[in-house]
Amino acid sequence: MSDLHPAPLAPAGLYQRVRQLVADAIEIGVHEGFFPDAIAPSQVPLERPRQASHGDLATNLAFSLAKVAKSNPRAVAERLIALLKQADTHGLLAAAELAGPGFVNLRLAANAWQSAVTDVLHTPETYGNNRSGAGERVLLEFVSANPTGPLHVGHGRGAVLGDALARVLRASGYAVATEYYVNNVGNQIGKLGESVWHWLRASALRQSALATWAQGDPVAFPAGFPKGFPEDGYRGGYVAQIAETFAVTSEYAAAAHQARWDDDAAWAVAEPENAEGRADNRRVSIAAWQQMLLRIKADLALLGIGFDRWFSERSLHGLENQGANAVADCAKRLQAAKWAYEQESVGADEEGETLHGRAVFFRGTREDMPARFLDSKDRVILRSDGRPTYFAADIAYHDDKLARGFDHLINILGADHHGYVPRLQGVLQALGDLRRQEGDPRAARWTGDRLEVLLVQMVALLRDGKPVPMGKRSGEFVTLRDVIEEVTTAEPSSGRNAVRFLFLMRKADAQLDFDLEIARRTSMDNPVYYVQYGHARLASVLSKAEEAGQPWQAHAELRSLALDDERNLCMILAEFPEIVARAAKAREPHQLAFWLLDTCRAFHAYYTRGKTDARVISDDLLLTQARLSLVLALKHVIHNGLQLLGVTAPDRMQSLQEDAEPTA
RNA sequence: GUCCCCGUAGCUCAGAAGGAUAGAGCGUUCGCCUCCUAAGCGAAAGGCCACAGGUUCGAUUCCUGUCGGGGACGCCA
Repeated sequence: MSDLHPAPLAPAGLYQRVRQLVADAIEIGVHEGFFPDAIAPSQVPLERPRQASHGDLATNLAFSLAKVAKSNPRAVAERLIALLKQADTHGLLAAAELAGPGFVNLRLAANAWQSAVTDVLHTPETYGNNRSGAGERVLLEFVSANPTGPLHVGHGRGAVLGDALARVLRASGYAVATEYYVNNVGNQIGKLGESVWHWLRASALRQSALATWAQGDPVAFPAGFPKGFPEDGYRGGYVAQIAETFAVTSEYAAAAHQARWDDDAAWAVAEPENAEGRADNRRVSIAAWQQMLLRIKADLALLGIGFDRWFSERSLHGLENQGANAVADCAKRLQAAKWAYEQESVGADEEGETLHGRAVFFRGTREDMPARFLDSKDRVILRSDGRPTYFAADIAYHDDKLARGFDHLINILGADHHGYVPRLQGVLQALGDLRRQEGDPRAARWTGDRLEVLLVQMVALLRDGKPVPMGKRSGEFVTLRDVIEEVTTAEPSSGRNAVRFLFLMRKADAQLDFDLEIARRTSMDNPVYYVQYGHARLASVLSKAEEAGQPWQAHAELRSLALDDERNLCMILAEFPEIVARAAKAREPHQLAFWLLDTCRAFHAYYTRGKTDARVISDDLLLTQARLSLVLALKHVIHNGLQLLGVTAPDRMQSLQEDAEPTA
């Protein structure tokens, strides 16, 4: 999972065979002078017609070809049909028909559509994988929540999207690395340290507060705060919890003896490794965010999400392992390349006091900046007292990404950051130019488009259709862990499955309603159960066949598959790699979720209709084997699809009885 | 004020690169288990794809504007 290599490939599927045929036909047409240019198979548009009478597949290629061939679409389509028959040496097609204003409807030969089953069963684990990503090296950064508090629901949505996208991209032949940027530097980290420090010193109050809190909400703290606790400190109960874990070790207990938090000089003496005594670099602050990060990792693990790398912002500031200060360095390089400048300015320091002096600005408004990346004003990267802004570190971080040689960067951000997107792309534009000036040979065509940002909209939590009361910003005060735990039923993985699937039922830029009541329901209201049930039902048919003494056997004859339903299901199997590739290209794993629902619907319909006159298991041994092959192929495809979403595919639905009861 | 996203069935939402008669679930109405999981299936009803222009053989899809809803605009991170 952590390696950059794309997933292994399945051999070419049915769609690719048909595309090749069309491309071959065009090529014959080129030789005969009908068409000016050949066309790559991957460029052949293929779609499944909505109506069965329009065949198995259709192409609208004649419309685009009509222009270059200087003819009308119908004439081109007729020519194409003749060429297809000529090129079809393998007998893929049963018929090719002209339809409407220029569509070519293709009806596949029976052994052609049946071959979709063989395709799946030949490489069941990798079926669906495709090479549409062409090995592009992608860095996918997501979540990157500050380690100053627990993950909330909105973070969870970004996490699920990012993880599913990574899976879908890898299946499509992209080389993906996933990364979480840990903001472990700055005022907020100092505030976290200060908050913990206050709790650390007030042990009696802490003990009683924690006892009160034990029954309550970990985010909203019910009891009083220690004397001197900062107005803008972190007020959640988890802060007192962290202090409690530190209180037992002498190292952090020692911090409690410091008289004043704002006496930097005294801290510098007490902790010599932090020569400036800065608040975010004190031992208690560092231990605090590290503790918080452990909790974040544990929360993500509940969803089965991990990262290839946890990128530390401290490392950029040269605060780890005597490393270089990349932030300062990057600011200098930008100034040298005229992408930043120093200017007199007025600002505010940490306490909000007015600050005069010369600050360094990033020139996001430079005249050669393309309009789509142009910022409305230049932004400060180094404050007049020399402290870098968050923006400065982000610039250095993205320069580091470029230095590591990724072809493409994808960041998943909360939609509230959308104003930040052009600015960041402007940074990439500038960094590309900077690296060209520095003679980096890879930088020849690096522009702001190298960075792609996916914005994730808010999650609105509902309970039985009614909004869950929350703070001013929805989602912010309900933790991800709370939601997962509330939604978990008797089956341990049910919380993870429900959260993941339901979060992937909407595209990222649409607001999502998440109903806690529905998420733990075991009915059709809950799509994750519908799809899992489809998989379990397929598994059940296979085990029933074994019990009946007719276990599935490899290399079964498929000729007896003849029903319209069976033809449709085979075409669905063939479509799967297309859907994976499409979801990857569009960065929309939700397409896969909808496709799985449609696929299960088609299977349930087949199954139910078959109950009377087309059962899978029958006295006809040949037919039984053919249908079992189809069933097994469907099971693999649903399994693979669920796996790409990070949802488990059970062979049997657990705790059917308990969960079927309405919850009180 | 500037900018971004969204307006599709009563509700919640799909509709890739413009294509054929507009799709699903929920809800409503009516049906389907002697038999592989009824946690299922079938059918009916339900639509000026917000509105007005434009681009072309063709627009729910692309462009412009109007109206309506949501959001962002710090020497914060």
